Amino acid sequence: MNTYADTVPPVLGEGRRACRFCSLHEFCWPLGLDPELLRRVRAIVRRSESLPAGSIVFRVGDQFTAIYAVRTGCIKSSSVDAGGHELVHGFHLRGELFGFDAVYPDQHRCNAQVLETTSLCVVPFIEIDRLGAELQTLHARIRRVMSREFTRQRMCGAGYGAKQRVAAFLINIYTRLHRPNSTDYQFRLPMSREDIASYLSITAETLSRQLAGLHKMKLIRVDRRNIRLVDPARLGLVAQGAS
Amino acid sequence: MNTYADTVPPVLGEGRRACRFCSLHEFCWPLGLDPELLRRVRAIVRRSESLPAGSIVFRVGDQFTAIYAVRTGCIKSSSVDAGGHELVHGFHLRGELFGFDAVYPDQHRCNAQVLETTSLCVVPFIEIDRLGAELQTLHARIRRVMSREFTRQRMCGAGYGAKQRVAAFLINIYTRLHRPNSTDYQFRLPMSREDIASYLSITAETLSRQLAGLHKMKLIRVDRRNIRLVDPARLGLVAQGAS
DNA sequence: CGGATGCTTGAAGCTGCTCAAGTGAAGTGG
DNA sequence: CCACTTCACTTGAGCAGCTTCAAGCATCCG
Repeated sequence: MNTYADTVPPVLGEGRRACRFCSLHEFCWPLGLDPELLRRVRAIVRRSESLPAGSIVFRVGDQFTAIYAVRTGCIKSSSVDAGGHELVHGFHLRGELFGFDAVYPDQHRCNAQVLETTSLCVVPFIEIDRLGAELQTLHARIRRVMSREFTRQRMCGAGYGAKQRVAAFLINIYTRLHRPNSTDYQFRLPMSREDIASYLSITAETLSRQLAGLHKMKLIRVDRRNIRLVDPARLGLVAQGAS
Repeated sequence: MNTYADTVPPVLGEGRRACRFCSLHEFCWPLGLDPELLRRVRAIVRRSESLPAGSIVFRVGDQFTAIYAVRTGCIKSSSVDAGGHELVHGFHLRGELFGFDAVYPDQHRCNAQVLETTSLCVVPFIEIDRLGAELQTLHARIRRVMSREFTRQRMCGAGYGAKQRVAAFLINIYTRLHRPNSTDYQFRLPMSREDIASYLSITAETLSRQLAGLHKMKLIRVDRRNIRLVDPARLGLVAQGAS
């Protein structure tokens, strides 16, 4: 497996439909922006070919070169603790950004791995700094996304009790996976039970039991990685700590 | 209790010794920077009077106006969950920044409260945006601090087991409270047991027992809120999961 | 001094972890 | 096409650790 940043050529001019859901959408489509600037901005962002599951985007210690946006698929970011166990920091779904972890010490402090077949947009940070002042908008946008991630993090690991955390996780993933006004409560988890468990700081066994429990309560329907929220309202109550 | 942003006048020209430890130090003291720019930059940052314990800096829902740096003292950021229980998000010690949580939706999503008598620097975000291009450095600096906070968050709540988390917490606070080359392993916790417990997602009782346990293992010395790391090396091992 | 607050300690119960076996789907090779 | 393997997940039983509830102690402040 090669580190991604080395190998990917810029692939421009593909269909841009996926962009509608991207966190950088307002940036890439700054309606009514100076066309010349827009051209330069678009020239910066590279688009990856399709990355198969298991690919590594970057590893701990890799130098910071870019911020990434997920066009399709799912990325897992994780690190390995002193005992050799993997600690999952988070998952990045369609339209979300990742790679901030290296903004400060200029080196990545987690590994980013492809879970499902994934394609990315790559935003080289150095070139952005070079354009400098003209790209205030992008920087402001990135600040916002960082801020949002910031609060989101704390929400999942937080709640007391395994059931609460699992419920919160399912709702979290659902809202990030679906378009705003969808009434389709089915989705497929891109990640393994182990990964979810690590993320929630519980064991895979406990996770399995809690999923079964929520199933028996008729709040969700579980079939392997396919999930259906049967009663999202009550599931939300559980997520907020109602027994 | 008034919201802080309303009431505080700019207090300039105080002694700037505390600044040496500030996250924004490189920004406020950009050695060899254009004096004119430096003057304008300094004019932006306001310094608060002394805030007594219990003061509220901002509340959930308050509009985003500024980012804050702790000159002396300690700030707790927290929110209240659906069940009415306080959830502590983090603590901010001397030299650290807080208030990022509102960068995105333009409203604060947690409460910030003074734990010890505290004085702050206030960095009004709007004025910074106004100066715009000239302040790239500040924006870059703020990005970095956000990034660092980002990873730091995940570290404490992470480890398995209460003892591990408590040990990690003590080391964390110690390193943030002391100057780099200090050999003085004593410090005073600015926050209550309840707050620490909430932050670590354990109960205050468990925390108390774990502190007593670490004391009996002769790794630390506990006297009310005064802590002394007797064997920092072994404490570090515990923090990393060595039973 | 008396009350309040914040912290510690004790005993009982439950949640979640560990270890171990079992299931079922997908892929492999004959 | 069917045994065989593998991998991911589920399920069960016993145990440890954390929580809960309750009482006991210091320290601070009037």
